Amino acid sequence: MAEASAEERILAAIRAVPRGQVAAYGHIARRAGLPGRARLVARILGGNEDPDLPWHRILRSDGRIAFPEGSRGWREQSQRLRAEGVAVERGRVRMPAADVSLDAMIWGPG
DNA sequence: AAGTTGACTAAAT
DNA sequence: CATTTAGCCAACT
Repeated sequence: MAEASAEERILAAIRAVPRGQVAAYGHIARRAGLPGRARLVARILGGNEDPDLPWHRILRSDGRIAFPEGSRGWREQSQRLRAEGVAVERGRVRMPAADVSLDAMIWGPG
C-alpha cells in the first residue's frame, strides 16, 4: 500500500505529543523523518482544520510561542497549554532538555 | 521561471 | 540571558 505522505507523518508526530508535553517544530519534523523541515511543519499547522490536533503543544526551538505576542493565537496557545498544566511565562515555556532516554520513553523506539 | 514569504533554527553578538 | 544574523526549504506569486 502507499506510504504515508509527509503531511500525514507530520500530523501523526504532532498527535503523538503527550498531554502536558511540548515539542519544537524541528523536533516534530525530525520525528516525522523530515529533518530540516521545521517550516513545513509550521505551514501544515497553519492550514490544519482538525480541531482535535494538539497544535498548541508545538513551539519554537527556544520554547517561545511562534505567534506574535498578544495576538489571538498567542493567547489561545498559552491558555491551552496552561489548561494542561504547562507553565507558560511571557509566552515562553521551559523546553524539555533534549534528553535521549526521555525522548525514547515518549516517542518509543520508532 | 525568478523572487518572495514565513506558526523555523543554530550560531554569533 | 536577550537580540541579531545568516541559513534553510517548500509553497506561493
